Amino acid sequence: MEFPKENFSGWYNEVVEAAGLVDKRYPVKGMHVWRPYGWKIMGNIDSYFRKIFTEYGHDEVNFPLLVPETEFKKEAEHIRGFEDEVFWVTHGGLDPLDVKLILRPTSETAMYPMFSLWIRSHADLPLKVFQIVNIFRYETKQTRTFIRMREVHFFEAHTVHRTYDEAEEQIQEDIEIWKKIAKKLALPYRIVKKADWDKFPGAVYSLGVETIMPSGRTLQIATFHQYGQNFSRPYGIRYLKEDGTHEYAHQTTFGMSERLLGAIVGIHGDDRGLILPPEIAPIQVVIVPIVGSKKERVLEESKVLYQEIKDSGFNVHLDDRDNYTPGYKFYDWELKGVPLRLEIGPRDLENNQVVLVRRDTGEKISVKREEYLDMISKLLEDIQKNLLSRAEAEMNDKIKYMESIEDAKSFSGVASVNWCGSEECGRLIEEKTDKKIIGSPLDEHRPGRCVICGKETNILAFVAKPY
RNA sequence: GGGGCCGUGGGGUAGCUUGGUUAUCCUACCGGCUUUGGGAGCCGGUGACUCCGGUUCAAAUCCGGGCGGCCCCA
Repeated sequence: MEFPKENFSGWYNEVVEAAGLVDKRYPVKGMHVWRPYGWKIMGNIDSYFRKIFTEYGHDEVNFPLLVPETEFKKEAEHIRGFEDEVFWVTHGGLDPLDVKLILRPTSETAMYPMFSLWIRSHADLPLKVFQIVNIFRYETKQTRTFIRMREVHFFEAHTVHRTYDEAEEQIQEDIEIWKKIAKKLALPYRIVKKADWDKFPGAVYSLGVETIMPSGRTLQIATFHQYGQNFSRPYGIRYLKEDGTHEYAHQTTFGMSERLLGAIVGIHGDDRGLILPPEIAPIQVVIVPIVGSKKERVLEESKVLYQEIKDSGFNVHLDDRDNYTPGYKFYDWELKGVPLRLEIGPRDLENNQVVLVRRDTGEKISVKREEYLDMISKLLEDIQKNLLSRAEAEMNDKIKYMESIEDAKSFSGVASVNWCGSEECGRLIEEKTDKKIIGSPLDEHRPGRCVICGKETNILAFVAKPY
């Protein structure tokens, strides 16, 4: 690594390529190539999504990438929110299309015409589906790997309910699901309610899951939206109630993206490269044989270890490349963020032991052969917990309650200030701090006076520079 | 939204002002021998001027545009 992590931009740009996650040289702005290692990590995250959402009663679906202009333009606010950032398909071959098509920037307008066909009666509800697809947005600002892309690897769950309250319950369930995901990815976060002018286009309200990158800028890594009947009306998603009358359904969505990987990279990595949470690491344990004078014996033993670790259910890799020295391999796997390294050499053979090295702390542990499998299991759990707890501590340090607009402006992290909740004061907060209100924390309140108008309030606003 | 810097082997640089067979280093890659407990050594080799247009006898170099990357400000 050429850049230290203090130079976060340089470090981040370097590590995503050096660790083998992506190749940014693809010649279209905001689009990169996922390389095998990066795609495996993303795949592990996706696999967990499939597992947990299925457990919560969602079914996986897959909708087309293209949406006709006529469907796209049914919900007024939604159009206004997205029309300046969609890619258009205007031609088939050389012929102009009668009905132009968009590349989905999100899938409401692709799904909801179909939902209106699928849903007839209350017995069809709730409908809970999700898909993992790529979406496209014509970003004009500078793009950044995983964080702001024109093609985005995207997860979206869509639900349809009979009543607003049932939709509200769904959002509570979404939060419950998110908490498990956050633990799996070892990501610290705060859930905020987005300001009214900042909600998803077409939503009644939006909740954002925010984390903080080492630069002090916030990153929105998941969203929950309450749509109420805002989409069901224009798309005609109605159901027949028990009493024989029709009613428009209430809907929600839960969205996440490759930004999660960006957060993992940024939050856990260090000067040596990535550090992956064991729960999603494609390789949890890498065996580096140090062959020395006993090449045959060491390699033979390495293979035995490999099989034992694999049989214990861990993702293990044996690095038996003989054109690289052990030192080279150490650096290489550290760069790739493998949580645990197992070294075995002549000395270990003699002492009937192996050496385990933690990626998160660098600690080296010699352990007897009889105990090493248990130790691997324990260390991986420790690393998972340690990554989360130290990231949480860092995040807490970056959020500070402030009583004045000036303090909020000069603070490099997230300033938490009292806000009366009015749009007028909110806009002024943003103007005077040169930052954004990323939202009001759901579970945090504090009595005080609005930093603009002085009105008493217990509402807080998180003020920060978002990505 | 505004401003700036930049694009040369896989990676990093020099060459550009003043047009004339490009070059260099670490690194990467290929072959060979020796190596292996924190980025191995030696020898030999492969490999590039972002694209389009213009000016010119001649363009990496000058001019225009596109595409792409990065930084700063709002």
